[in-house]
Amino acid sequence: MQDTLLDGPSPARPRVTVRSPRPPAAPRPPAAPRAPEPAAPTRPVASVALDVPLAHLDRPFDYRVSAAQHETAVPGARVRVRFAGRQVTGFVLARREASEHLGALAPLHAVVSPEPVLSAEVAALARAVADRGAGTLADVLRLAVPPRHARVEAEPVPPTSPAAPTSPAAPAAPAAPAAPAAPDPGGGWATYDGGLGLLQALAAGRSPRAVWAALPGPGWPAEVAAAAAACLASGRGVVIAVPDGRDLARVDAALVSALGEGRHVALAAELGPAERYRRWLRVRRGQVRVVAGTRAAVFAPVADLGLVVVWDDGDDAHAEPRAPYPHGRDVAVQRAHLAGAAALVGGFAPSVEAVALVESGWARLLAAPRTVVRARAPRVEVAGGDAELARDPAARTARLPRLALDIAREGLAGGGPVLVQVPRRGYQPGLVCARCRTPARCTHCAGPLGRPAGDEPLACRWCGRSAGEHVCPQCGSAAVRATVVGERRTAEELGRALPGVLVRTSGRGDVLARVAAEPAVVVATPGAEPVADGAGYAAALLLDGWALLGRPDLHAAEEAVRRWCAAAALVRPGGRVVILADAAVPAVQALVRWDPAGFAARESAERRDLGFPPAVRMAALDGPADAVAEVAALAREQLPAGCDLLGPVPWRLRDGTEGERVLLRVPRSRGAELARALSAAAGIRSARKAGVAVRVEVDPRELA
DNA sequence: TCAATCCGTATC
DNA sequence: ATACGGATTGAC
Repeated sequence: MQDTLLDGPSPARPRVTVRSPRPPAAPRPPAAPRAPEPAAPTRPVASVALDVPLAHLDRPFDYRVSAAQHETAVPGARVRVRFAGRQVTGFVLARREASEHLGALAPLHAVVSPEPVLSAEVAALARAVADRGAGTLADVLRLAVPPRHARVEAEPVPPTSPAAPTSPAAPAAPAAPAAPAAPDPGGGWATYDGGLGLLQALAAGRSPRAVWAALPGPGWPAEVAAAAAACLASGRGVVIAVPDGRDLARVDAALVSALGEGRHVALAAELGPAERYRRWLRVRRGQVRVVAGTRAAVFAPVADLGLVVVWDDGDDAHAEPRAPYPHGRDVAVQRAHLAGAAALVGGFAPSVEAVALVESGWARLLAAPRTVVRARAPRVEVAGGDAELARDPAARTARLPRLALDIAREGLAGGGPVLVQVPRRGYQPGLVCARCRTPARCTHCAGPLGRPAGDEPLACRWCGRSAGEHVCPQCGSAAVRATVVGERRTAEELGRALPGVLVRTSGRGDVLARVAAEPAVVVATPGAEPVADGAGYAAALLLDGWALLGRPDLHAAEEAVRRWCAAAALVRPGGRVVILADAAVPAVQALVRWDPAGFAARESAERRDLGFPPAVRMAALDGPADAVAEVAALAREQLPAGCDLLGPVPWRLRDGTEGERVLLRVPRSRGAELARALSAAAGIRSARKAGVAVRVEVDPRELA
C-alpha cells in the first residue's frame, strides 16, 4: 500500500468492520484500563486533516494506527479521532513510520470507511485553494468531497465499461480513443486560429492553456466534447465545469455523441445525495475519466487529470458562496497548474480575469479570425443612442423604438422566434451623471458614489471619502441621478404591439431550456434565455441595456457584455439584434463589433489604472467595526510596507446587521503574502477566542 | 494547607 | 471549541 497522498490511490479496498456495535444496555464494568492495541506492522502513524473550524488548528495531526486498522486507514480515508476532548472527523493525509510530534500519539478512534475519498491531487489542490483564499483546508474539503452515503458506498461495483482502465495508475492501458460520432472530426475547432492545434496537443498528451472566445451559436458544447475526446485519447481524464443545469444538459448530450454512452458522468447538486455520491464514487474509483458538472465539479477527483474546462467563466454561478469563496475559474487555473493539466477557460464573452491570464502569459487566446466572426455573428443595431432617449426615462420604459418593433415583426414574419431580453428586478441602483449617464465614481479609489442619507453630500461606498463637489469626468455636469431599473412592462407592451403572436416567458421560477423553431416572442431575463431549435432565433431585442450598465458594480460593463453576447449568440448567423443602449458606450460597441475579448482587455487595462483586481490582489474584511479593525491591524503588522488600506466604510453584513468593510490591496506579486498574513491574523484571533466572525474574501466579487 | 478559580496554552 | 496545568486567591 502506498503511504502518502502524494502517490496514487490505493487499489486495495478490503472490507473490514469499522465500528463494533455496542451490546445493548449491558451494565458496563467501571473503566477497566485497556491494554494498548498492537500497532500496525508498518507505518503506524496516520497524519490526519481534521474537520475543525479553527484557523490556528489548520495543520495535520498524527494518530497511532492499530494493527486492525492497518489495511483500512489508507491515505484519503475518512476517520474519526479524539481531539481536544471531542470526537472529530478527518481525512488520512499520509501514513508514516514515525511522527515529528514529541508527545505520545492518541489512537485513531475509527476508520469510517476504507474508501480513499480524498485523492492526493485534490488534497494538494484544496490546500492551495485554502491558502490563496486565506481560508482553512477543512472549509475547502467540505466543498471538494461530498458527504458520505454509506449505502451507496456498499453497493456492488457495476460492471465497468470496457474502455475504463481498472487502475488509473496504469499508463500502459490508455483508454481506447472513442470513435468520433460527429461527421466533422474536429467539431467546430477548425474554424478557430490554432483550434486544431489545441486538439492535437491534447491528443498527444501535452497541456496547452487557452482562454476561449467562443463563436456565437450552438456549437460550443460539441467543441468542449471534442476537446474532452482528444484529451481522453491521450489516456488522461477531463473535468468540465458549467454554470447551470441547462448548460450541463447540453454538454452532457454532446459528450454522449462524442464519446458514446457510459464514458462520462454529469454531476449536479440537483441529483440528490445518493445519486450524486454514486456518480462521484465512479469518478474516484477510476471507472469514468470524464466529468461534467456545475460549480463543485471543478474539484471532481478525476484520475490522471489532463484537461480542465470552465465554460462561461464570467457567470457568478461559478463563484462559491461558502468560505473561502473560491471561484471555479481560479480553482481550475490552480488545478491545471498543480496537476500539469491543460486548461480551457472562456465563453462567448470571456471574463476580464480570463483575459488577464492571457496578458500574464499563462494562457493564450483562442479565437476565430475576424472574417469568421463577422459571418457568424448577428447584425447588431443600437436604438436609444440619441440624446433624447438617453435623457428621458419615459422614452426608454414606456415606448419601444420603432426599430425594435420592426425587427421583431420581420423576424416573426420570417417564421422564427424572437428573443426579448428584459432586466431582472432588484438591481441596486447606483448614481450616474444626469446628463451623459457616466457612472459617478470616487476620484480617489474609483469606487461608486452613493448618497449616505438624505441631503448629505455624495460619498464613496468603498473608501468612505466624501466626494465633495462631484463633477462628471466625461461632460463636466454636476448633476447626478439614480439609475433607472428596467421595466417588464416593456415586454408586455411588446405583446400588445404584436397582437396574435404567441408570447412565452422564461425567468425566475420557470426557466425554459428550449423553444420550438416557430414564430413566437420569447421574453427572458438574463441567464434564462432558452435555446431556439433549428438555426436559432430570427432576432433578439435587448431591452435592459441601461439597467445593466447602471449597476454600481466594478463588473457592471463586463457583465452587461456577457449577458448581451449570451442572448445574441442564440440568434442565427445574420439574424438581427437590437439593443436599447447608448451606442457610444464601449460595452455596446463590443457587442456591435462582436469583440467581447477586446472589451475584456480594455476593462483589464482600466482596472490596472484604477488599482482593482485582477491587476492587483485585494482582500475584503467584513464584520463588526472593532473586529474588522483588529484583523486589518494584525494583517498589516505581518505585511511589509506596500499594503494599501481602503476604508473602513459602512457595510451591511450577511446577517442583515450593520458593520464595516475594509479593503486591503497589494500588488499581485504579493498576493500570497497578503493571504498568509490574513490567515495568520485569523489564527491569532481564533486562538485568543476573540470569536467575533470577520468575513475574509480575497478578490471579492462584490465591491459595493 | 487545601481547594476553588482564573488564565494561558495546547490540542497528535 | 475543550482540557489541562500552573498560578492565584481565599478560607480554614
